[in-house]
Amino acid sequence: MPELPEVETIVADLRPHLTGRTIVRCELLFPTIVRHPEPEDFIDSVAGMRIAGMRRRGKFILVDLENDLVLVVHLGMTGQLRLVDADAPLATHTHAIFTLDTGRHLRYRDPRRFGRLLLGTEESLLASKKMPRLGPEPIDPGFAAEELYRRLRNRRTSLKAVLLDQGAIAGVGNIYADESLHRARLRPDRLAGSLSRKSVQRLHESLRVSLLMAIKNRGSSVDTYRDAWGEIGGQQEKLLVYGRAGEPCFTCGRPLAMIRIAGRSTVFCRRCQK
DNA sequence: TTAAATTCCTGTAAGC
DNA sequence: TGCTTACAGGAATTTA
Repeated sequence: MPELPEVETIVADLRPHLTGRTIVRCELLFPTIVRHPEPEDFIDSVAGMRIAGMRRRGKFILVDLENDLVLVVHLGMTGQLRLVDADAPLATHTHAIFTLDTGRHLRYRDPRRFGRLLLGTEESLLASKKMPRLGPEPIDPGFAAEELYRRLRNRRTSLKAVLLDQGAIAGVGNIYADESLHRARLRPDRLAGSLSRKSVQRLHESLRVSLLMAIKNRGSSVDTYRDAWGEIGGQQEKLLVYGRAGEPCFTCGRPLAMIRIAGRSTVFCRRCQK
C-alpha cells in the first residue's frame, strides 16, 4: 500500500510531466470518490486549470493549481494515479480521468475505494477538516530526534500506534512502521512514553534510513502498489520484517513473530527487538 | 482528551 | 473444481 516512499515516487515522477500543463476536462466515473466539493462543482472547478506544481505531504498528493486551489489525492490502500495515452485501455475501477492539454490522461483508479479526491485551498481544507493536520515529515532534514522524543514522551499507547498516527508523524504506515522498529531494535508494543532519549535517537535514524532507502528503490509493491507508469517498486525485495511472519529473522535466525496492534498485523523479532 | 474499536471496500487466498 | 470465509489496511467515525 502506498506510504510516504511510494507517494514520493509517484509525485517525483509526475511532477515534470504535469507542471505547466492544463487540465482540459475531468470525467468522474465513480463520483463519490470525490469528497469535496460536490462532484459537479469539482468537475467545473478543475476544468481549464493550469498545474503550477506538485508536492507530497505525508501520504497526500498535492497538485497545485491556479488561485491557490489544490487538487488533493489520497491513495488509501489500493489507489493508483497513472499518466497514460488517451487511447490506453480503461482499467477496471478507474474512477476519475483528467484530460491534459497534451491529450494524455491522468487517471485515478482504486479497487477498494479507500482513497479520495479533494479540491480547495489548502487553508480551507484544513479549516473544514476535510484534510487532517499532519505531524512533521520524518525525512525532513529539520526533523530532529528531540522533536520525535517530545512527540512520543507523553503518549500512553504503543510505539507502533504512535508511528501510525499521522498527526504525530506524517507518512508512516504499516510497512515502514514495522521496518523502522526492527531497525531500531525496539518492540512495537512497547509504551511510547517509556523510551529513553538514546532509544528515540535510534528510532529517529531508523525511520530516516527505512524511508530514504525505500524512496531510492521506488517503493514497495507488496499489495497492488504501482508507480505512475504502472511499474512495480523494488523495496519489497529488501524488507526486513514486513510480510515475513514465521520466516527467520535476518539477524538472529529466530522465526519472526506476528501480533495485532491498533488493528494492524505487526511483525517483529522477539529476540532482537526489546 | 486520549485511546481503542468499528466501519468502509474488494481482490486474494486459504479451507472445505 | 467451486464455493465460502477470512484477511489485508488508512483513516474517519464512534464508543469507552
